[in-house]
Formats: sequence, C-alpha cells, structure tokens
Amino acid sequence: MSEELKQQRLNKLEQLRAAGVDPYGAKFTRRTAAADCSENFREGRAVRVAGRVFSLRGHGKSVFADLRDATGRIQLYFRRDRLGEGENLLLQCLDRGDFIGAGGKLFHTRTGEVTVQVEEARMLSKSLLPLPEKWHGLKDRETRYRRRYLDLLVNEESREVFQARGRAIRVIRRFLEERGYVEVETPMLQSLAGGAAARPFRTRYEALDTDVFLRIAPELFLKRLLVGGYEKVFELNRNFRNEGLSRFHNPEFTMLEVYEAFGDARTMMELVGELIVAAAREVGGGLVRGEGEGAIDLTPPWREVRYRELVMERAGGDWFEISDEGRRARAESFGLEIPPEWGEIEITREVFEKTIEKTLRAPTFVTRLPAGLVPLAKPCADDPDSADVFELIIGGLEIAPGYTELNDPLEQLRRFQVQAAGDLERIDEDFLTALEHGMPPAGGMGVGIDRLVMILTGAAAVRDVILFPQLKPRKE
RNA sequence: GCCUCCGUAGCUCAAUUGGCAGAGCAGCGGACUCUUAAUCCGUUGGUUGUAGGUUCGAUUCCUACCGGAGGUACCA
Repeated sequence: MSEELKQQRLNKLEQLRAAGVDPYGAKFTRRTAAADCSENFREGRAVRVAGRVFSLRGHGKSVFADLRDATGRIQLYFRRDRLGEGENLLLQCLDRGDFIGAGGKLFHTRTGEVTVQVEEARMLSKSLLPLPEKWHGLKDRETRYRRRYLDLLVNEESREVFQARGRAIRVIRRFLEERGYVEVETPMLQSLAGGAAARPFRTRYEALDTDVFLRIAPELFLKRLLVGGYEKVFELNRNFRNEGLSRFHNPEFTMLEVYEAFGDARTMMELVGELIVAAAREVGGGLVRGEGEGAIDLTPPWREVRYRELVMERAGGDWFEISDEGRRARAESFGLEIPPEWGEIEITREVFEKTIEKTLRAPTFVTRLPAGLVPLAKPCADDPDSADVFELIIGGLEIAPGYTELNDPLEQLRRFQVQAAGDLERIDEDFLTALEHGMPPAGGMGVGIDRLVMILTGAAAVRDVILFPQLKPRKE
C-alpha cells in the first residue's frame, strides 16, 4: 500500500529528472528565516525561504503552501499564470513533506497572514513517504519512539519537551561554570565498572585482547581528579547500566556528577537545590509542576529528614529496637517479600524503597543513610553507622544523591573488601593508590538528568525525554 | 524474566452475538485566482502484527511467537 504511495512520488521524481531538475538539489543561499519574515515584515520585502512543505491548498490557478523551517512557519502563495515553467512543474510534482526553496516578496493576505508571493522556487529534496496526518498527528507510541523524526515533525509537544531538555542542560552547565566548576570527560570504557552497584555492559577491546566495561558511573575517575588538584569539577554525560527497561529506566542515561574539594554533603545539598531551581526557571512554567494530587512544588526550602525517622514513621517507632524476625514479619505485613538471610539494613532498605520513596512527592532530602549502603561516603562524625549523605527525592523518584566523600584510603579498602565479598579482582587498586596519595575532603553529588527533565516537563516516562530511547529490535 | 492490556489502509479510528472489513485525513482524477483542517464532484488503497488451531464461516474464540503500553522483578 505504501508502495503505491511511494510509486506515485517516484513518478514525480522522474518527471523532475526528465526536465533536468535535480530533486535533491544543491544548497540554498541567502536564506531568510521563517520567523524573520513575520518579525521584520515590510510590504514588498524580498525574501528567500527554505523548508519543508507541511500543507498544500490548491485553489484554481493559485496554490497556498505552508513552509516550515527551524524557526517557524511561513505561508507561500503561488500564482500559476505568473510563474515560469520550472515553478509550474514544481507545483505539479509537489507533495506534502518535500523540501523546497522559494524567493519572492512579502505581503499580507486578505486575512492578514504574512505570505511570500513566490517568484521563483525549486525542489530541494523530494520526500518519497507520506508525513503522518496533520490533524490527529502521530499517536502510536512505538512509531513515535522508533521514528522520532516523525514525532518531532508533527507533534509540537514533543518538540517542546526536547527544547526544554536542551535548555535545562545548557543552564546547568552555565550555572556550574559561573561558580567555577570545570567540566571534564573521563573514560566510558573501563576495565572495572566502579562507582555504583549495577550490572555493566561488557564489550571486547580487540587490540588489547581484553574485555572492557561501559561505565556505570564516572565517580572513581572524578575523585582521581580531586587527587590531581582539581577543586571544583563536574562531568555531564552518559552512564550505561545493563538492566531492565521501565518507565523510569533507560540503559543509557545522562548523569551529572559534581565534586568540590574542601566541601561536604551540605555543600552539595545547597548546590543541587539552587541548580534544580535554576533549571526549572529556565524551562519555564513556574516552580509548581503539574496539578492537583500529582503536583510538585519546587519552591525552596525543601524538606530535610533523616532516613531513620522516615522509616520509623512508616514502620513504627520501635522499628530499630525489635528483632530481625519482628522486622521481617512487619515488612511482610506491608506486602513485601523478605529473603530469610536479610538483616536490619536490607529489610529497612526494602521498606524504604518500596513503601516510602514513592510517597515523597515534594522535594525531600533524605539524610543519614546506613553507612553499609554507601561504601564511597564518609560516616557522620557523631555516628559511625550513618553515612553523611543525602538522597534527594522528587515526585517519588531518586533524583540526586550527595555525599561527604570518603577520603580515607584504609577505610575505603576495607569497604571494598566487604563489598567484593572475596572477589578481590573487582577491587579498583588504582583508585585506592590515588587515595593513598591523598584526596582532599570533598562533597560530591550526582543528578539524574533524564528524571529531572521528566519532572520539569511533566513527562510520564523517561522514553519521552530521550530522543531515541532503547526499544527491542524490530524483527520483520 | 513474570502478569495484564493492546496491535485493523500511509496517519487517526470504526466494525452488533462469530456472518460481505468501513470512515475521516493523505493520495489519485476533475472544478475553483486571497486559502488556513479550504470547498465541491469522482476514485484507488487491506495477507486485520506473524504462524497455527476451532468453525460452514474468525478482525472477533483458542495456542505460540513478534512488537508496544502498564505493572512487577533486576537496579547504591
């Protein structure tokens, strides 16, 4: 079926070729932006516009066309009897979706629309496949993700989301640079995938005859830079995690990590709050996102609450005094499945992640997580069992963790040994060596950019804020 | 991985209890010199995701597979 539509367009293409016209023509110079035509309108102003034809309205001897470029839309008006052979052939072979260039003079139509009275025009690129329907647009989610270009062409909301994403990222960079943070790039191919706990992607490095991993986090390299004299440093780039797809997970996702020598978790807490508010302001729409129940108010100051308190609020004030058996029973009464080997830390984490986290809609800094859960963070000065960290939750999603970074090499080695549980090859000796040379006390944080953009744009799925999200390959 | 729902023309959607697969838009042909989802007349277009099964008869019921959505699992 589409074959027939395509054949019709191929025939037009041949017709152009037969007349000596290249349907995939050369560059088009001295272009006028569509937006410029209306912003700087002058009756009779000569302009040259180029773009994709989105609408064609034949009307006897005249034809109206809507042309769109990156700046906006401009209407073209063709008078067949006042145009040459070339233009008449073009009109005959023109389809919605084609790229054309046109020169002419600006005027207002009777209804007041800025329009180019076309004097000359030529085909710049003939499209062979039809654009999705203009009125209902493209709704099919699968097609929107797989052929994002079509989604971007016909769904304005989608264009707006990605413009917002671009603006948010730009303002984040500017915000950090203005405060003296330096952007760096560290390896994505790593021989040990450290800095987080996640299954990595493995690939083959043929020249070295060895396997390497795509990074799951840049953390351990950024800390080496603190050792190397960087004091305020950040990286804003992709991480890769070999895990399932979901509404909130894409295997490659964008992460901001920031480190500041001589700072701590509190330094980072202040920074991330200002940074997110700045991004929200840039994206626009105020500090209250969404409406009704699901609304999220980003107005500072944000709630700060200890992990233990949240857990006791939910699971009982005596939660940390009862036995593991009692905790297991109580957790199971919340509908959770608890493996028998789990102790206090694991059961508590399960309760937190499954029953508490998603209820935290307003921005909330959860502080003082159990030290065992965060092996790269420093314990609190007043309590060795709690780590001096925060987890920023917004809209029920983990948006940004922040640490007072562990800079004691001996303590870091001990933690790695516990974590590696015998598999000593997984310990990053090179990183430990760097710590032994001395890393200044520091604060560090990470911001999940995709999730942040979801919140700022009100997107329901991470796929909606990633241009080409991961999908299963299409077979047949 | 598991559970539920979904898949019909290029796009957006219909199709009664299992009974001839339809509409709008786009396309094609024609009319029309300021249209705006232009209008009017005519018209093409389908292996109903794929492969099987039940049935006189399947878009509809059953099984498997492919893909998508939501949930769940994995996930510092």
